[in-house]
Amino acid sequence: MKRIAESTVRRLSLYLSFLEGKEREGLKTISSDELARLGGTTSAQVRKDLSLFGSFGKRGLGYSVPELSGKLREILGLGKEWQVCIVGAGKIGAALARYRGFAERGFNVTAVYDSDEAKIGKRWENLTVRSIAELERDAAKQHFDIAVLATPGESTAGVVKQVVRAGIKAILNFAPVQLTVPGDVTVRNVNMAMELEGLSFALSNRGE
Amino acid sequence: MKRIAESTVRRLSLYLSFLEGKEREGLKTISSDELARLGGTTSAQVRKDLSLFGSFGKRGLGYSVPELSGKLREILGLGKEWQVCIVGAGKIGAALARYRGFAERGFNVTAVYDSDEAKIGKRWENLTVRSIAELERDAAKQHFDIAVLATPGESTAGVVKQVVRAGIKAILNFAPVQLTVPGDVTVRNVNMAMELEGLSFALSNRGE
DNA sequence: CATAGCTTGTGAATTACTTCACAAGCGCCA
DNA sequence: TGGCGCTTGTGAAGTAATTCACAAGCTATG
Repeated sequence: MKRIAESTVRRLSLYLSFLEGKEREGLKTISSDELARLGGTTSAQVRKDLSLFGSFGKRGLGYSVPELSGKLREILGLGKEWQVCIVGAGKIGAALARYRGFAERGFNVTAVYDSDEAKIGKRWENLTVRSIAELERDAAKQHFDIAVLATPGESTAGVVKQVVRAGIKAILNFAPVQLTVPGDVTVRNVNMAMELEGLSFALSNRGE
Repeated sequence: MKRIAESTVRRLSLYLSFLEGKEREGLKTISSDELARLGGTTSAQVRKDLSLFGSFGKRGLGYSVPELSGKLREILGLGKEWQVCIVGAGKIGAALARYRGFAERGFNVTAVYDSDEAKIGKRWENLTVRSIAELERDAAKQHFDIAVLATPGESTAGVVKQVVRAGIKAILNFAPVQLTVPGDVTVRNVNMAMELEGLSFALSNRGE
């Protein structure tokens, strides 16, 4: 299969969320035009995105809502359950552990790690905090697909090394630093400072 | 000034964070190559990004760390203080209100709104929850630059209307829906479900 | 069953973004 | 001062993403 751009994947995600809404409303079919309107893009873009994976629509009619949402779930790999560990038992980590959205989408948070001796062994959001030093050993018996990094900037580089050594191939990074990882590890960054600065830039440069 | 791509602004943000690190280490100059290495991009990209705003480097030497970080702060509009309101006094809103990163960067959270009668008037994270119905009136006396939306999906569309009517031109959206806003309003989305699905896609399609 | 009205799927055209490649400039040293 | 090594700034080239535009196909209707 040819390389799919990250922007395409983001849009697929978006289309899926609209489709799920429409599915709940009981809508049977939807056109690329309507999907585009909901997603703030163009109908050609929608059709191009979908055409990368097959042809799911009917000419003259549009797309079957349940069929297309099923296909998208399949494309996005949402059929299976993913095993997730959170690294960093601080505030952000805690907020994430409480976040219901993980489980709803089949992402099971099954362990928390931290490097702070004072926290290790403590009960925390239904889990027991483990030492990051044990991650590699643990991962041999208990598989992790995704590591969610909620560590302070300074300690993140070291943590990433351990996550990679544990064989984890996907990282959701909340630390405000850029990660260096081998090519077969996928990283997504969530960086609030960056988003705020983007807004600040937009406000400062309007109409120029 | 010509239109600046969002990807460029994100990188500027990233460069700034590296520069601040280097500044703390006391480094005096840095090359585009080093900046590129830190940011996972190329030196040509770094130079091109910066050249959109002026020429800040010295040939043969590189960039002065304090000078460039100052310029970037200026470009990104981080010189001033921005007034921020949070809309949605739920879990995510609370986590955001507690987040120290806002204030550190000059983003002052000065009000919280919600539509839930039960919450209105309650003391909450050093602020008093106000009714969303009052946002427009409040905004006339107390200026807000940025609205942070942490509302449930269903009620978000209505809230956006009120935010726009209140004259707010920048929105940081945590609700898992796409916002419809006039062209002069800038929106940045933070959508965890989308990030997780991106990782799920990557894990499902490795090596194809 | 023929026609009218829609909507898809997709090459081609366009636009946007990134990388190349090199002249020009700076600092250091003999 | 002149030459060398290094690094910027930037047109030109190349690559990637988006939009255009239209033939092809489906449904409904009389």
